[in-house]
Amino acid sequence: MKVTINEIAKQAGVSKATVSRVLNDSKPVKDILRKRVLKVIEETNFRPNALARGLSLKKTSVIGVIIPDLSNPVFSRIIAGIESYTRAHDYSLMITATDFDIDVEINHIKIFRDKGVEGLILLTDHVNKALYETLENFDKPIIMIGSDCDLEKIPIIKIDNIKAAYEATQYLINLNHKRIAMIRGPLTDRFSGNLRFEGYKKALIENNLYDEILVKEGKYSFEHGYQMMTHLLAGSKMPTAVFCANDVMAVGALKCALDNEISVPEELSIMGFDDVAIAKMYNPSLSSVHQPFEAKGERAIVKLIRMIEDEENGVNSNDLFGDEVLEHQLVIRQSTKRIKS
Amino acid sequence: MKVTINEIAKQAGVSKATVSRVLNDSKPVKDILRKRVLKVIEETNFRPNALARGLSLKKTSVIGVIIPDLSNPVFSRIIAGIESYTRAHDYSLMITATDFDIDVEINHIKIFRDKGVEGLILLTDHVNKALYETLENFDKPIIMIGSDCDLEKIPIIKIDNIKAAYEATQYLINLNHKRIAMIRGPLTDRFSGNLRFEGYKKALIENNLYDEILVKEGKYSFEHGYQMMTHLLAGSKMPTAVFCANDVMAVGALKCALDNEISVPEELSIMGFDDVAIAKMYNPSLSSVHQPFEAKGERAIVKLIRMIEDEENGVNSNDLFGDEVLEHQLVIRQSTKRIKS
DNA sequence: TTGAAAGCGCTAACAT
DNA sequence: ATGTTAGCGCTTTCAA
Repeated sequence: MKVTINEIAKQAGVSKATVSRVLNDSKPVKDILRKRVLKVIEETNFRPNALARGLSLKKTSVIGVIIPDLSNPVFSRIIAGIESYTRAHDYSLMITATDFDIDVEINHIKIFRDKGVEGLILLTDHVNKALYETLENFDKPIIMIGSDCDLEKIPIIKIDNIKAAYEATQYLINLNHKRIAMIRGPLTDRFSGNLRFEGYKKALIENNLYDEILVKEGKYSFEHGYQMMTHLLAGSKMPTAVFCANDVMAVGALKCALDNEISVPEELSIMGFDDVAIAKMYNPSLSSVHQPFEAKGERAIVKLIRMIEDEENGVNSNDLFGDEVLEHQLVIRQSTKRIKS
Repeated sequence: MKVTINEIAKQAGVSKATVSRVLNDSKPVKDILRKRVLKVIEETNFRPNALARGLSLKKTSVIGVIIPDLSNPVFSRIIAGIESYTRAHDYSLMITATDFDIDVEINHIKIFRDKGVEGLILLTDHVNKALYETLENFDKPIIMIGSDCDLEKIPIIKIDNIKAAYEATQYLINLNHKRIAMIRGPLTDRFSGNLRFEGYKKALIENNLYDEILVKEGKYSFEHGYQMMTHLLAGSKMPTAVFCANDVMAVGALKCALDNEISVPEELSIMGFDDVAIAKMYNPSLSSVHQPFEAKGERAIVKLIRMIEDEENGVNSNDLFGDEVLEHQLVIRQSTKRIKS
């Protein structure tokens, strides 16, 4: 059977209170006793039961993360950013994926609370009333990454998608492109999906170049990118540049162009978004908008842990509230090119 | 303050035992009382504290996963496979990454046990004595994915790396290639790294084609693939085909070849391993060895949960021990081609 | 400086 | 069918 603090106490000939004290350095303990206790602990390989400790202390050192999809690097890299900092600070991570199902999300937020997580990091593509309420009733710190939520108490970590898309589009305009298509994300993606489109549209409208016919919508996949590019090629207006809402779509579009013997970037410029690994590896390598995935995760967890510890210490962490906007960056590679005006 | 079972009992005018009974359907409860209890629970949004429950029951419904790197799809897709099944079966996942650091691994296995995980899934690239001991002393079910460990009680989920590499190489041989290079993984990768090389070597030796000079070693990265391909190109013996230990390296090699105006597959065939997303997206698309990442995760968790529940029910699960070898599959795409003999 | 005892929130044996 | 009570393993008053 597992050895408990009682066993240690007995073997060391002290009370379990004393054992607890040496375990946590919470109160002075005479050196002789401490040594004795430590020795028994050593010998028995005793480690305190974290559940019991958590129950007593109301502190589990566990943080919950809710994320749409673990197999997508766009998310898993954020988790990686969260994880390394978490680990370094002696917390553990409980992770659940949701497949973008908001009910799963709500359900697991509750489960996490039941299990005593001390804070929550939430990635979601949309917030409905039920989720809103769940979050409101969650009595521990929460941080959201990527998407918005009108709750004062929830800081958001994000990038400026509108600005980033605007800059990417402007960059294409500066390259003399006049017919700039966009393969945008699904309308159901209420955050990045819409914002990136908005930035694109804004830049084009400012330059009197916007044409709805050049906008295609699809899911964030290689296949959809490919397919939307097919539509674009079959359309009445052939673009000279295509801005895609993410890199995977962009690569789909690129492959489609190549398959149709359209050379990139000579005849067609293609720009992605995210700067995931494939962007620099592709041939031609893909111009994109770099966003700091790992940093997003790390900023979120840094903030969260501070909120947790501030709360423990009874200090207020008002300075932590409010959104945090991380920097994006245009990365120019081989897939985009200046054309003659 | 959080509402507890005592509060519910008081408000419903019953004992907390009764509340516990309706909560768990563990014993018959008169309908009137049950209704009353349920009503109070409903009104108060009461949810039982999982920590307390776990402490009493010795059951947390948490499973621990230890993995080298969360941002690498090769691993995160395995996790995704684990996660969805876990979630569907009302367990939660505690996940830690290790950056291949075996001390981190050992440390977190202990932490997981402290926190009451009921089982462990471990992905590691190598097992040393200390880890071996830690595993041996871990008194809950463990499954390993990918790598071996000579502990009877730990089932392994894997693919047959040797056979897969052998087949891939044999396929290239069948395409009339005589000078087949390999860009292999690091020597420190004692499992897949060595096994894939072994399969390659075996096929070549059987055909009297093996030449050490055509073997390069590198880390599993795009950059290393690129660099090793450079070495190959500068070498005294130009290969007509290159087998790479993973897709990312293969893409590095491919890009290198392309950058050097060597056309693939016309002048050079390239074959990867893993069949990650990039393989089908690349241009030319990459022939590879498909391995079922998600299935690996799922098989592991299915087995683990059965072990956990068998143990709970006191039934023995001997039939679960022993390794499980999942099927790989050659996927032929554009990057490999038959040449004249 | 130490120990005894209460309590964290729950379950389960035991008693009725 | 229900309530009482004793744990689960720990921390922390409270007394000594």
